[in-house]
Amino acid sequence: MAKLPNARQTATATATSQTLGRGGRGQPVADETIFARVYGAIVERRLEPGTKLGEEALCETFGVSRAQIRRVLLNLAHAKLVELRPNRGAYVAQPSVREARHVFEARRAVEAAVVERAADRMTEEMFESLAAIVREEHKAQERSDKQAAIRLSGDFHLRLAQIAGNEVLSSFLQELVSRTSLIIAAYGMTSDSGCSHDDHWTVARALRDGDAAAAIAHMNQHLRFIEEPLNFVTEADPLVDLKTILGPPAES
Amino acid sequence: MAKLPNARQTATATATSQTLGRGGRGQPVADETIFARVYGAIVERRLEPGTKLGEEALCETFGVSRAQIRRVLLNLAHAKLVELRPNRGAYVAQPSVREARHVFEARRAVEAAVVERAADRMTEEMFESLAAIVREEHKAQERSDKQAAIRLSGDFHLRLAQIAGNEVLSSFLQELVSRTSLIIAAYGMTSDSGCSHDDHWTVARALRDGDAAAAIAHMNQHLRFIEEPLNFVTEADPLVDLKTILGPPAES
DNA sequence: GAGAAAAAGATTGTTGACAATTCAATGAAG
DNA sequence: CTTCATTGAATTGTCAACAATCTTTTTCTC
Repeated sequence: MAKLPNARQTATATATSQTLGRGGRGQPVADETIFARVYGAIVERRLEPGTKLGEEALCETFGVSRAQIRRVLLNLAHAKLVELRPNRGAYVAQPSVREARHVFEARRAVEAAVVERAADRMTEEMFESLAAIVREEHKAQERSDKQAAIRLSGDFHLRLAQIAGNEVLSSFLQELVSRTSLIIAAYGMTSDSGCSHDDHWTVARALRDGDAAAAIAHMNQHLRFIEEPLNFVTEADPLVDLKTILGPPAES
Repeated sequence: MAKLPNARQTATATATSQTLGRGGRGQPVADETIFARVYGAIVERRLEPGTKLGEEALCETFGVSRAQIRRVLLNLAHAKLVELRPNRGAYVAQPSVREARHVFEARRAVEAAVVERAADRMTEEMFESLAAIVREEHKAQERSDKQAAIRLSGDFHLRLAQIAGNEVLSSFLQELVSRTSLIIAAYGMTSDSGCSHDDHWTVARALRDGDAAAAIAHMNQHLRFIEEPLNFVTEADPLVDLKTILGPPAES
């Protein structure tokens, strides 16, 4: 576009390129593909909350037009992973403490409903698919592959929702799981990655044994164990412009 | 745009204009305004499921550009009130029976969580605001103002969520309430409008008395009373193209 | 030198024209 | 008369240039 891209542009473009990888130029890239790439990068915490997602940079990264990038950013904003500030661009969302608490509270409610329904429909086959995920998760943790561990941990919860057999609850949970990951990125200590696979085992076993009440209780505790260690005092840098807080520069 | 709009265009444009009203040309119309108008028209069942929402027609109706309409339609699709068929346009969604059942099941779970939390935080003042809505709803029903009754019934549930004080649960419930209205439009008999205000009174009273368990039970029954009379056998005209069901016209 | 106004640069938002796809009507063949 | 290909109109999807807005740098004054 610009014949001589200046320093800033190039910097931003390569920064996101490093995290997102380059998009194939050969065939047209679908919206879903771009969405998935950025979504994954945020959920796996390769993109820090507050990072600016410039349109031009994303265009170059994926080799597509601005219109397409714009649509994807709107979708990501719906998923609450990206914040759109009018005339200022798109940023990886920075959930507030209040928002984080609400997400966890809602998640406990939704997960409880999911577990209850999953208990009814659980078959040997389904349990096996769950167990496979937990085993993979364990392996990923052992080799310190944090990104795989995060992904598989999410997969566990989403598989549970799939077993529960309600697509609406599934979509709610998907939103909550990804937002949880963003919250951990914002408020988590660097050490803990979120879910421990042990908790997942405990829940899965209770479900296999048909003990719905125990499974719900374990899931609840699991979620509290994730929320508890978060550092909600630090309130990730506000980065809000003072104007919106203090109002316009006095006009009477 | 076209110098001589043909019969079809004008027909569609005026059809939606009658339901949506004309947009003010004087000042720029915000996305949210257009969204709210179409959203309201669908939720209040003035737009039938399956109705085509042509871009040109909407542009003329609200006096805005196609890009803006496109954005609003994307938002409505996220709210699951509009279905976007690639290269074919936007239609008021026609929820399947399966989807309808999932919505009701999810709604029972979310409403239970909402009521439980609302019970804890209920104050005299909050109860009064709830009661005011129920009274308004009653009046609307008495004067057979179906659209107002639908709106106020939704307001009751949404106010409950607001009292519960969790914005995430609120947004989930908002989606579920609007989708419920669409489901009733698709499968409801013409007679019943959905919520009876009596059920709302029962729930509100239990909450005022601090009896969370009773409130949840009443809410559950309320929702079942809405779901039960729906005619899930009729499966609102499929309108799916046979190609997607039968596969491409044989290719070996 | 500090602070404020002004200009330049860069980024987002919008518009209108063009391309691609779908849908309906017409006509030909079985 | 039905079925299938063809053609044309209408609608959606895409793109690139233009306008508006914000950010940064420069310049001017005190």
